[in-house]
Amino acid sequence: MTKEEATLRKEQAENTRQKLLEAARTLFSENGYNGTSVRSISRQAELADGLLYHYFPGGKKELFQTIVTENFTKVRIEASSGYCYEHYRSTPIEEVLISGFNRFADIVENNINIIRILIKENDVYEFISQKNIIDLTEYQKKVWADFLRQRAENGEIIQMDFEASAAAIMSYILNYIVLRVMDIKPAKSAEDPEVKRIIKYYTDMWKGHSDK
Amino acid sequence: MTKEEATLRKEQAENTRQKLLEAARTLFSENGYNGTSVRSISRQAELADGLLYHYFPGGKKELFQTIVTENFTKVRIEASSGYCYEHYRSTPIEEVLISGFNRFADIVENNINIIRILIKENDVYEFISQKNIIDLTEYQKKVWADFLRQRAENGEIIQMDFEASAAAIMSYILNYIVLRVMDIKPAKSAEDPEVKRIIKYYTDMWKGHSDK
Amino acid sequence: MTKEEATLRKEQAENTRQKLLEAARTLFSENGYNGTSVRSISRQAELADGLLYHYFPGGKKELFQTIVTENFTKVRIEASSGYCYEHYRSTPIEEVLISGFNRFADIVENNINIIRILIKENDVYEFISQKNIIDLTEYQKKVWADFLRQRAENGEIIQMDFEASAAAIMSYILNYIVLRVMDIKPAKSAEDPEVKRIIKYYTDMWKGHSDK
Amino acid sequence: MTKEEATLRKEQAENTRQKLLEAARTLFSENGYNGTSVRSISRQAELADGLLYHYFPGGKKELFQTIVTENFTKVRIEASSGYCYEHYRSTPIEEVLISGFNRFADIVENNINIIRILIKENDVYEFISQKNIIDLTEYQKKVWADFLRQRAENGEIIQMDFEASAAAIMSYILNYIVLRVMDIKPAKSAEDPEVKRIIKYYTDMWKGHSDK
DNA sequence: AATGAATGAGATTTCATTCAT
DNA sequence: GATGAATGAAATCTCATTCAT
Repeated sequence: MTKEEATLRKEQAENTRQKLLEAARTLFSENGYNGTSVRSISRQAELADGLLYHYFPGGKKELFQTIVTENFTKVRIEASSGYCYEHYRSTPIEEVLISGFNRFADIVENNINIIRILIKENDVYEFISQKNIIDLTEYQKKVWADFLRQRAENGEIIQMDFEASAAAIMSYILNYIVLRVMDIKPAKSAEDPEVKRIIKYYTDMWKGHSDK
Repeated sequence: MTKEEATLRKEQAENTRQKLLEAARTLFSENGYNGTSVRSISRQAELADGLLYHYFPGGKKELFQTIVTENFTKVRIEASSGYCYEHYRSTPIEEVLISGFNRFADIVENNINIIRILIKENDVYEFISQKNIIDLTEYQKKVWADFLRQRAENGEIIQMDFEASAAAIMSYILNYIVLRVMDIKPAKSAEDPEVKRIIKYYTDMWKGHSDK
Repeated sequence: MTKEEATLRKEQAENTRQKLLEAARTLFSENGYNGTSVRSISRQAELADGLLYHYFPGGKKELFQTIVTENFTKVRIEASSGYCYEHYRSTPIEEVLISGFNRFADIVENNINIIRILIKENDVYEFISQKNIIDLTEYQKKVWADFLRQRAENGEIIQMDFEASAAAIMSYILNYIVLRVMDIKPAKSAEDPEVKRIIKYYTDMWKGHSDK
Repeated sequence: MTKEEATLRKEQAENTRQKLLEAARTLFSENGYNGTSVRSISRQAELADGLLYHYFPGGKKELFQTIVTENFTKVRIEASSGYCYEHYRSTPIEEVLISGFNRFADIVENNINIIRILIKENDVYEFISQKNIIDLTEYQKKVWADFLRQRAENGEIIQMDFEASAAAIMSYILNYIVLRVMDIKPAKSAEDPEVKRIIKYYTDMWKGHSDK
C-alpha cells in the first residue's frame, strides 16, 4: 500500500466517523438520547449497523460523549474568541449590542443541536462538568461588564452596577437560547423590532435618559 | 357492599392512582420519558406491574399525558392567581419585587418536576400547545407591566418602556427557572445578595438615579 | 384471588422456572456455555424469549450460576450420603466394591450433564470454589480408606497403605467419570468384565494373594 | 525478487502463521472455541484482522482444526517415542516408574493447552476420531503391561494381572492430567511425596510384600 | 502480504403491554 | 381491584467474514 493510498483510506474513515457523529447529533437533538436508537443512527448515516462499534467501541454512550465533548469545546471556542470590543471604539453602544446579539444568535443557530442536547440531557454532566457551563456564561458576563465600564469611562453612559447590567444582557440572551431550544420562538436577529426595543430600553437607561 | 365500603374503595383507588402519578412524575423528571420504564414506575409506587393499565388504559403515554396536563393546569393556576398588586399599594417597589420573586421561586420549587418535564420533553406539545406556555409568560409580563405603570403614575418611578421592563424581569425569572431545571444553581430566595443586587439595579434605574 | 389460586400460580411459576433450568442444563452440557444461545434455551423450554429474564434477571450468567450451584449441591449430597458400610459388615469386600462402583456409576449417569459442565466450563469457579470440588473427592477417599482399615482389622485383608488404596480406587472412578464426560466410553456398570477384572485385581492384592 | 528475498518472505510468512496458531492455541485453551473471538486472536498475535483469512481461508474453524490436528500429532509422537524400557534393564522398578511419571508430567506441562482443548471441546471430534485418543492410552497401557511382565520374568515382581496393573498406572496418570487441565492441582513431579507414596504402594504390592 | 473499514446476521437483553388467575 | 407470569417486538451490541486499497 502506498503512502497516498493510506492517507486516502484515513480520510474516508474520518469521513465515515463524521457521518455517524452528524447523524447522531441530529437525532439526539430531535428525539433525545433515549429516544434515539442506534439503528436509526446507522440508517440516517446510511451505514451498516455494526460500523458504529468500529468507530465507537463504547457504543451509543461513547458516541454521545464524543458529540457532547467535541461540540461543547467548539461552542466554547466560538463563544469566547473572535470578538474584540477594542475594534469598535468609535461605534455607538447600540450598534455594538446589536452586533453582539447577532453574533450570539448566529452561534446559537449554528450549534442549535448541541445546545439543545446540553440543556435537555441529564447525562451530559457525566462528560462535562456543570462548572464548565457556568464558566462559559460568567466569562461572557465579564466581557460585557468590562465593555460597559469602558464606555462609562468615555462618558457615553453613566456609572452604574456594570455586573448587574451584564447579567441583564446575558439573561436576555440565555432566554432567547432556551426559547429557541424549546422551539417556542423562531430564530430571530437583532433586526427584529422586539430585540431592537430591548436594546433601546437598556441603552436609554444607561445613558441616563430618565425622562423618556 | 355497603355505602361506606364503596367510599373506602374509591378512596383507596384514588390513593393508588396518585401513587402512580407521583412515582411517574418523579421518574419522568429525573430520567425523561424514554429513560423511564413502566416497571420502574410500578416499583417506585410499590404496585404490581399490570395495575398501571387498570388506572391508565392508555399505558405509559396516558400516564404521561395526565401528569403533564394536570400539573400544567396546577402551575398555571398557582402562577396566575393568589396575587394582587392592589393589596400592596403602599409597599415600596423593591419589596413588591422581592415578594414577587419569592413567590415565583416557591412555585418553582414546589413544581420543579413538572417544570423540568415541560422544558425537556418534546412530547408535552402533544398535550399542551406551545401557545399555552407562551400565554403563561405573556400574562406575567402584562401583570408586571401594569404594576410598573401604576407605580409610575404614583410618581414612585419614572416613565419608561414598561413592557420592556417587564420583559427584563421575566427574563431574569425564566433564567432562574432554567438554571434550577438544569441543576446548575441551587434554589435561591430573594434574600440572596445576588437577587437583591439585581432588584436594586432595576429599581435604581427606574427611579432615575442616573448618577449612582 | 383465593389462597389456592395463589398456590397454583406459584406452582406453575416454579414449573416454568424448572423448565428453563432443565433446558439450559441440557444445552450447556451439550454445547457449552458460549455455544448455547439464550434463544435456544427459550425454544427448548418452549417459552417466550423474555421470560428467562423474569426468572433470572441476571440473564444467561445467572441461569448458569443457578444450575451450577443447585446441581453441585445435589451431587454433593447424593455422593456423601445414603451409604453406610456398617450395613455390609458380613458382605465380602468384592461385593462392597461392586455395589460402591455401581452407586457412583448411577450418580454419574443421573448427573452427567452437571458433571460435564463442572469439568468443561472454566466459569464454574466463579460460583463454586475449587476447594469444594477437592473436598468432595477427599471425603470419598477417606470413606474408602476407613472401610479398608476396618476390613484389615477383621483380617479380611492385609495391612497396607489404606490411603493409597483409596486413592487408587478414586482414580479409577474419576477416570470413568472423565471418559463418560468425553463420551469416549459408554455407561458401564460393575457387571462389566473390565470393572470386575479391576476389582478382582485389587482385592486379590489386598488379600495378599501374592502368588496368583 | 531474488532468491533470498523469496526465502525471507517465506520465513516471514511462516512466522506470521505461527504467531496466529500460538495466539489461537492459548486463547482457545483459556476461553474455549466459542469463547474466543477472531478479533481477540488477531489482537493477541498483533496482526491485522483480515490476515487470518489469508493464512487460514477456512477462517476460525480451519485455524482450530489446524491447531488440533498438528498438536495432537505432536503429543502422540512425544508420548509414543523416545522411551525404551530396554535401556533400563538394570534400573529398579521404582525408578523406572518415577522417570516414567516425570516424562508424562513434562509432556503434560509442555502441551497443557492442547490437552485442555482435547478434553474440553466437543468439536475436536470433527477432526480427530475418538479412536485416536483411545489408541493413545491403550498403547501406553500396553507398554506398561509389557514392561511389568518383563520384570516379573526377571523375578523382580510377582506374577499378576499385568493389564490391570497397567490400567491402574494409567488411571493415576490420567487423573493427574485432568486435575491439571481443571487447574485444580498444581504441576507436580515424581519428587512429590504423594506421587512417591503411590509408586511405593504399587511396587510394594507387586513385590508381594503382603505383610507390610 | 497486509490493513482495517465495512457488512449483516445473530446474540443478549429490555420493555410496554396483555391476560389468566 | 390486584397480581405477576407471559409475550414478542425492538433495542443494544458482538462477531465472523469480506473486500477495497
